[in-house]
Formats: sequence, C-alpha cells, structure tokens
Amino acid sequence: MRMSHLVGARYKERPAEATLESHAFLLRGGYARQVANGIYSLLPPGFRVCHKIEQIIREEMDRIGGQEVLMPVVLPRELWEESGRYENVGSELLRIQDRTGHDMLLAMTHEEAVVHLCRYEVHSHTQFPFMLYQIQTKFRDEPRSRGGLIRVREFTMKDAYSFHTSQEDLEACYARCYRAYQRIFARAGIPEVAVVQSDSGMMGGSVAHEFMLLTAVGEDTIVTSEDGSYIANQEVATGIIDGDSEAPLPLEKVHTPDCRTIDEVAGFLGVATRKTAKAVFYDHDSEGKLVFVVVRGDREVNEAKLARLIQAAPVPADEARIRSVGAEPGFASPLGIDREKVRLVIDHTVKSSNNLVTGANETGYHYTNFNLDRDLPGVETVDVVDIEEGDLAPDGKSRIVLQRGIEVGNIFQLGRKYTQSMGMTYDDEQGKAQVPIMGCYGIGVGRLMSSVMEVRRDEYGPRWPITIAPWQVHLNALKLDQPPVREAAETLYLELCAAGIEVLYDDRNARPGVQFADADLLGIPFRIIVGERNLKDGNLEWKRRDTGENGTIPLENAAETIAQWLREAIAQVETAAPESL
RNA sequence: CGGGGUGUAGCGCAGCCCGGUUAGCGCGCCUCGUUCGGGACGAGGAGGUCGGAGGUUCAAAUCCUCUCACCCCGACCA
Repeated sequence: MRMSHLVGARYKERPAEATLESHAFLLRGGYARQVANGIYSLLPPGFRVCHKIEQIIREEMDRIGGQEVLMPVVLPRELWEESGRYENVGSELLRIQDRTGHDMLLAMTHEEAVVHLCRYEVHSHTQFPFMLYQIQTKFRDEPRSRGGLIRVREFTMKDAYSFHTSQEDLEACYARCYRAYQRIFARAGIPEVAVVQSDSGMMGGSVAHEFMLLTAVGEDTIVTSEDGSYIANQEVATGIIDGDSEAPLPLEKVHTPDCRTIDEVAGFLGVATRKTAKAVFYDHDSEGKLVFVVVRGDREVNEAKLARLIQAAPVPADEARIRSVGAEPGFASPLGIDREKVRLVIDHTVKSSNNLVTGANETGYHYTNFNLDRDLPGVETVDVVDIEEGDLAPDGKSRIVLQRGIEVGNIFQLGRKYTQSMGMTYDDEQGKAQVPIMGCYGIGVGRLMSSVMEVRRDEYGPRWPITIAPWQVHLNALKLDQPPVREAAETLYLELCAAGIEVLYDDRNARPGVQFADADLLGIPFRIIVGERNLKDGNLEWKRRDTGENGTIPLENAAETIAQWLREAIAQVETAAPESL
C-alpha cells in the first residue's frame, strides 16, 4: 500500500471527545470514525487490524471443529417470541418494522437464529456434537455507549454455538473452547488475558467464564486474591467478610430524629456504619412481591447476586411502594415486618455481626442491639453483597484485591433454555426425542482491537503485535525526490510485496518528522528507513516499534532478511499460546 | 431515564457575559519558492447555513423559547 493514497487522515491534536487513550489513537491514527453515538465506520488501518483478529479467531475456531456460517442481522419478532426474549429483553433490543408493518428486530445475539437453523437441519444423535460460529454484526441499543470501540451499539462479534447430547459432552467442548480462547488472545498479542468466573446474565445457563484484560480503564470489577489463587467477576465473587461476636445486648428503641441514611444514623448514635443494618427495597421479585434486602450498613447490595436470587431484574422501589407494606422509608426494619407482603432477603453479614442499629418502622426511631438470631430466629441468610478490598478469599488464606477489567470474550454453558423453548429435538439411540444442550461463546472483535491498543502503546501511538498489525512493515523513504533514494525504496517495496509481506510504503516525500509521527500512530512493528545517510554505505536502517530496538542492514538481500525477521517475530508471539485441546 | 457540559472551517479552539463593519486564531488542505533524519520557513490561496427552528431588535454567533446532536457522571447492560 502506498501511503500517498491511504484514506484516513491522521490528526496531530487529540480529538476532544476521546476519553481513553485507545479512543484517542483510534481517531488520531485514522482507524475509525464515529457516525452516531456508539456507531462507527472503520477506515483501512482499523479494518485491517480487525480482519487479522477475525482470521486468528477463524483459525482457532476451525481447529476445534467450528463450522462458520452467516445468520441474518434482521430477525422476525416471532423467532424471539418463541424463546420469550422478545418480551423479556428491554429497550436495548432495537425493534423495527418492515414496509408491511411486520415487527422485526436487530439481533443482539443469535441463539434464536441458530436454533431455528439447526432444528431443521439436525435430527439424529449421530450428528452430535457440532459447533457453528459466525463473525457478524450485532446491534445492542445501549443506554450509554462510551470509550471509543470498547463499548458501542453496533459491533462485530464472533459468536459460536455448540450443541450436545450430554452435559459431559458440553463440558468437554467448553474446555476446548476455553483453551481456544486462550490461544486467540495469546496470538493476538495479549497472553495476559485472565479468565474469571462470571454471571450468565440474561443469557441464562449456569457455568460461565469471562476473558478479562485487566486494566484500570476496564468497566468490570474483578475480585482477585493477593496470592493469585482466586479471581472472579464481582457479580459472582464470594469471600469471607469479617463479623464480630459481642454478647447480645437488650433490644432498645431510641429516638433518631431526621436520621434517614446510614451515615446520619451512625453519626447521630456515634457508632460505626458496620454496626448498623441497612434496608434496601426493590420492586419486585418473580412473584411480584416487594423485595426487602437487609445488609450490614457498611456494605453494598450486589444487584447481580440479587437478580439471581429473586429471578427478576431489581428495580429500586419508590417510597409509596415501600409504605404499602408497612415499612417506613429511612427507618425501615425487618423487625415486625409482615413477611407475607415482602420477600425478605437478609445478607450473611447481618447474621455474623451483633448489636446492630436497625430501623423501627416508625418515623424518627431506630432499634439498637438488633441480633438476628435472637430477634428474628430461624431466618435464613444469603450472600447478596459486594466483596470488597480487604475481605478474605473464599479459602480464607489471602486478602482480596479489586482490579478493573475489559471483557474481551465470554463462554457460557447455556443448557436447554433455547432448544427447549424453541422445540429443537433429535432422536437418541432408542429413537426417543431429546432436547440438546447448548453452549455459547463470544468475542467482540472491535473491542479486542481497542483493548490491545489500550495496553500496547506508548505516548505516540499503538505498538501493534506483529500478528494483528495493520501492515507488517512500514517502509519510510526520506528525501524521495533524490533518485538513489527513490530507486532503492521503490525496488525494496516491490521486492517485499513480491515476498508476500504486507508493506505500507510512505511514498509521500514528506519531511522525516511527519513520516515518523504518522508511523508511530500506525504502530507497525517493523520500520524500514531508506535514507541517503545509510544508503551511501549500501545500508538500510530498521527500527522495531514494539521493542524499540534498531540498527542497520545491507540493502542487498534486505527483503529476505526482513522476511526472516517476520517469521521469527510471528513465531515468538505464537509460542505464548498454549497447546490446543 | 436523572444530573452536568459542549455545539463556531477537516481537527483543536477564541469570540457570547456586555448585540453593532467583511466572524477570528493554531494545525491541516491547495499553489510557488527555500528547505529536509522526529510534526520546517516565507509568500499567496481555498474552505463557515456560527447544530436547527422560532422569537426579541434598526441590527443576533452573542439575548429569549423550543428542539436536535454529541460528551461526561449516574441508572441500565450479553
């Protein structure tokens, strides 16, 4: 590629809307342009990186027996009604109508489409297991997209779906996919991606893992232990939260005027927030009951955990709804509440602490010395709070440290949620109809590109791993108007191209500073500089963008030398990938 | 959806509070010349419905009303 004709301006200045470094470089380097909120076009460099990532994904999915297909972006309402998601998924599902007024939708994921496809194609246990995948556009009408390509509304995703006749078979496939993902991220140049236990969210299913690139700008909170033995998404993380064991004191009702928050109550009574019990209300559980959550005052309700408990999306309840069950906002308490009217959810922390302050369900009054075992005997407690920094890991051996991560991939054991509801069956050995078990496996391509950019860069631009760089070699010719320089550069360019190497040739006769600054923004790992300074000795200069190494090589046979370097550099990245299963 | 902010040339911004020629500046772009190893210099030039609509006024980028878009924080989210 001759750079004089490369489309995509590079900016010297940082665009105002960029927040993350990767976002700034995407715009400054001419990789992507925003069309609307969370909707982007990719320019040639950005598309080339994405295409290479996709190619790695293809190779690894094919290696474990994946079969590539392509399903539609636009799906009819009826298909999603079969699974129940047309009603269950909120406004992030973009619903549209065709010219006849028929309800359609833009797929945000393709479980329905793949089951629709397979239920007509596969009928016998002899055809199992199998895995289909596609690399295709998804649309999710995010309430708030941000961070360049990290979180967008329209994006390209590799989504794979496996079908099995037994849980054991699913688990074997899951393990292969898990390993394939490790290989994909390693080959893309970020072998440090961590695997964490995760929530399966609206997808349903049980076992799920997320592949997280740990970075301060990540949107997810990851709970890790200091000794490295534990790692989980905060949405599912468990741990040991310290309690205390004072002798229970008599329950006492005290006047607490205008103390509606935990901080106000604790301050007024002169106790630590951890010596209080906090009431939080959500509307409503799967049976329509108000959910009354009680956690220790210094702790936060983990809404992902709560959602799994109540089998519904927790929505904070308004004051009228809280009063309707006899509780008093600001002074609410599990003591004396009508348990027929509410779904009482009490966290373990309330049981493991003593003599807590809790509301009296009466404006201006709290109880002190609330002890769950004594005052509400027989109430079961659950885990419904966030694990925080300094708690103990589940094994009790190590302290918890919180980190941030970007989710670059995920894998789920889905079970029969979609095959059951959509009536997919096969005949088993006895000729009896059975419902297959599914797994699903996703990777966001653009998010992966941005994520790599976020962790492989310096102040001047990205430092692409050789395996996903937009081009492999950046050829700079300094003073192109001088015949010897032009001749050497043009010849080398053609030789490199002939050798099958991807070359970006800066043939613009621009000043060196301009060329180098642009080269930094494009982040190509091998830079070859043709300039009169070294050319008079028959040499070329080279520089590694990724490692900073540099030197000179003879012009003669340079293409062969460079080709050899590339093979070695690629091999070096690939050796970081674990063996396939 | 709640709170805050910003819309002026491809990019970054000033001008607005306190209305008044032909709306500026830096970068980028085009032409010519001098330059040339980390974003050169000089000369000349192109490029603007001041986000949109309505209003106030002799006069609106500037004041008022409405509206749209984008950004940030929160809620939400596979």
